[in-house]
Amino acid sequence: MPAAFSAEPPRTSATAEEEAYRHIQRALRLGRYKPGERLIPEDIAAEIGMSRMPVREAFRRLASDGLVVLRPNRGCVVAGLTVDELYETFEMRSVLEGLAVRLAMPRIDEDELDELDRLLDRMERAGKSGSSDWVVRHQEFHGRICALSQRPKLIHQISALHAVIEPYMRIWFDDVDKPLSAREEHAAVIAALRSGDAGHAEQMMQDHILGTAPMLAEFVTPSR
Amino acid sequence: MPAAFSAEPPRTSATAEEEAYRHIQRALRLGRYKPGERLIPEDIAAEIGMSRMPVREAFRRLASDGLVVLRPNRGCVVAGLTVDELYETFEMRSVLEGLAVRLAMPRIDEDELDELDRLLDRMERAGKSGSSDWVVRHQEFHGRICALSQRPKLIHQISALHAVIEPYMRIWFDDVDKPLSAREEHAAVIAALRSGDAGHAEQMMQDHILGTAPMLAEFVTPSR
DNA sequence: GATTGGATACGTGGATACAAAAATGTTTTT
DNA sequence: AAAAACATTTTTGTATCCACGTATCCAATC
Repeated sequence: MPAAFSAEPPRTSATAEEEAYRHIQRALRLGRYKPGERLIPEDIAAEIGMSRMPVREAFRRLASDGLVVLRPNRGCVVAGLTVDELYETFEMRSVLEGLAVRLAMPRIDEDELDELDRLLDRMERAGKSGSSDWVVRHQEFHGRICALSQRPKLIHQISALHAVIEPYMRIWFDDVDKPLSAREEHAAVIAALRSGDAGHAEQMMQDHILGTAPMLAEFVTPSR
Repeated sequence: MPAAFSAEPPRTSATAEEEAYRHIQRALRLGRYKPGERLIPEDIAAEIGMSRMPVREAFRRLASDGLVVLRPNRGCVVAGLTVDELYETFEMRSVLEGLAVRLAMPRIDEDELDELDRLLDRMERAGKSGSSDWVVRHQEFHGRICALSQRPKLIHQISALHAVIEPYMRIWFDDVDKPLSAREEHAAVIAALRSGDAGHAEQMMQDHILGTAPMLAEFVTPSR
């Protein structure tokens, strides 16, 4: 999970399984493994310096998150998204983040709006230095709003959806010349928040998210 | 997952882990274990006739589903819901099932509406014979509508949320003298579907689900 | 030459064994 | 007598080992 979505329960001690989970998830988010590629437990275990067992258990959780597919006796492969699945993920994001915005509204004051403006600036500046920074800042922006909803499970779900689409966000951002429209889109969301109308803000967030999907859809490999 | 939500990929071969997962999930849904109760891997393993290992892996998935809590070196305990978490779960259900209804709308015809009427009748009849049947029929009703959305991941998520609240639905249904209002509630949803207005149907579904939460909230043990 | 059958090698799943950590009960000390 | 420290027991986490299922490769046959 990204720092932006800090919904995870505070882990007291780091077990090997936890380390494997974080390691693999991070690699997947960065697009180090391509969709369809097989993940060999032994290799990853050797990489982190542990046995296969904790890695296998990490696979289960990653499969629950939808990041890998686990077929009996056939190992673990990176879960690519079809175009349909990408749209579906954005549909779910739209209603869940819409809900988050609506619930966050009572807690949004002038200070918070200023902070969001600052995050928007950081996002734009990061956009000039590459996809990695921009994607992180972008999640930070969405994460900040979601956090205000004060709904741990909701935040967790949204975070999981972001993890699934992150690789595609990176590809998209690297390929297209840096989207300046992104600033306007997010500025519009802030404006809606400033209006104080929860229903309107929810609608704006939904529109923003659903509007992003078609841009990414082009970069989904039509394989599978 | 209940038969009503058949979003799971058809399992070809049944691994031990899969069997353990289904076994424990079923037990949790039926309320066989109380919230806070510890799940002993060895006991469950012996019960199904396998070693601790597959059970441990099943625990990981159940934790991802939010059905149990897994703390390092402290084992696996059944995840009870606080009142806040119960409301949060219903909030998420409301927007996700609302989305499902909206997306299902184009595929709802007269035959489908008749089928839903039939399911409503079965639900009411089942209500006279105990909570077990009613809860199953109730999920069947919601599952039927969700299935029409033809969104596998969405269906899966909704199904997971149902699994979390199922124990509370049973307690509520057993305690309160059988809620006749439930029929009217669901009939209203069907009526909204009949109207053909996707937005209206979505709103009705949201209202229906959010309206249910306060009734269950009374039966959440204030512990934790 | 293509397709099917079988043998072999590989990888996954599960069980047992071992190590580390936490919980419990007992003893000792203040 | 109460509290703290220690030892014991229980339980969890990890590693190694074995068996079975799957894939691959080669040969035989059509």
